Amino acid sequence: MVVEVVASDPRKSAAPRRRLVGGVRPDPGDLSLPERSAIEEWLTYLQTRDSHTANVDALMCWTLLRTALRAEEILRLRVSCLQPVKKPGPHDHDATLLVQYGTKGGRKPNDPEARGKPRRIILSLRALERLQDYARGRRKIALRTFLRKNPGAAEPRELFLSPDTGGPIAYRTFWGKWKVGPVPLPQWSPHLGRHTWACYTLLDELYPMAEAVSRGGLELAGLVQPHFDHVITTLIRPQLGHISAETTEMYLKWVAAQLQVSRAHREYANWLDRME
DNA sequence: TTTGTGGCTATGGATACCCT
DNA sequence: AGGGTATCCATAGCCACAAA
Repeated sequence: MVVEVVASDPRKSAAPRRRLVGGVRPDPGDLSLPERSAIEEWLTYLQTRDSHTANVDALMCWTLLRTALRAEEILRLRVSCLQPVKKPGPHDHDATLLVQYGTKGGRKPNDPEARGKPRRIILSLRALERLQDYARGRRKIALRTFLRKNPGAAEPRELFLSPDTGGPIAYRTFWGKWKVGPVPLPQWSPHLGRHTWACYTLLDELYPMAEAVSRGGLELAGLVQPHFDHVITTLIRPQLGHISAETTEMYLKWVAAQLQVSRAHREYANWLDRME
């Protein structure tokens, strides 16, 4: 039987209501995140798009997914932030960067620099090099455009500059760029990008342990939970700046569901293997 | 010249989130 | 708990540029 559920989203009462056929509206407390393949497809589209801004657009979106910075923090990121604070991160191929512009907390109202609570984030050296390449290459070209259009003005310090104006990019504009092409989810937003980083990072950290537990036929939750908490406090929370208990709960639900799915899948495969 | 398109700004309201 | 800030969504309109 096909049940037609017309779910109204309270956030947009006047907008056309979404129709979910044969499904149930997901619990708002549940995260729905895109498959890795959907993200790849979208990023590839952004990179290969025929537009003179495609390069920077794609790099900004990629950087957000790679660093879990907030949209505002991406836009305010400065060239001067690309100097690693100290070499060794958790792995020695990681760099530590200090972000402090556009960050939440400790802001002075109407501060044009939007300087907030500073924090250190971890980034692979490979990713850092990619940003430095941009700073040395296309950004220089954008900077020339800026100086031509604004003679005598102070140079923008932001890392990402618009190839058109040569100046920093507005939040609204970035939002528009994010929603371009085959978005991985209809509700795809920069903030969901942050959640995506957090959950996939958790999943990658927990998967090996979940496998071992599963092989030993032990109870999953009891053993994985402490490791989950550990990864949250040492890796996820510092990188994101702050996450509430509610959000942590949301991540736990998503990760647990993913681990269950992969285990079920594995068991199904084993079962078929034994059938011959 | 008109028309279309992409990039961008300004505005505003609702909501989520963070800090004290 | 309340105030401030950021996010999300929508709309109107400007500008530069290029195709018709």
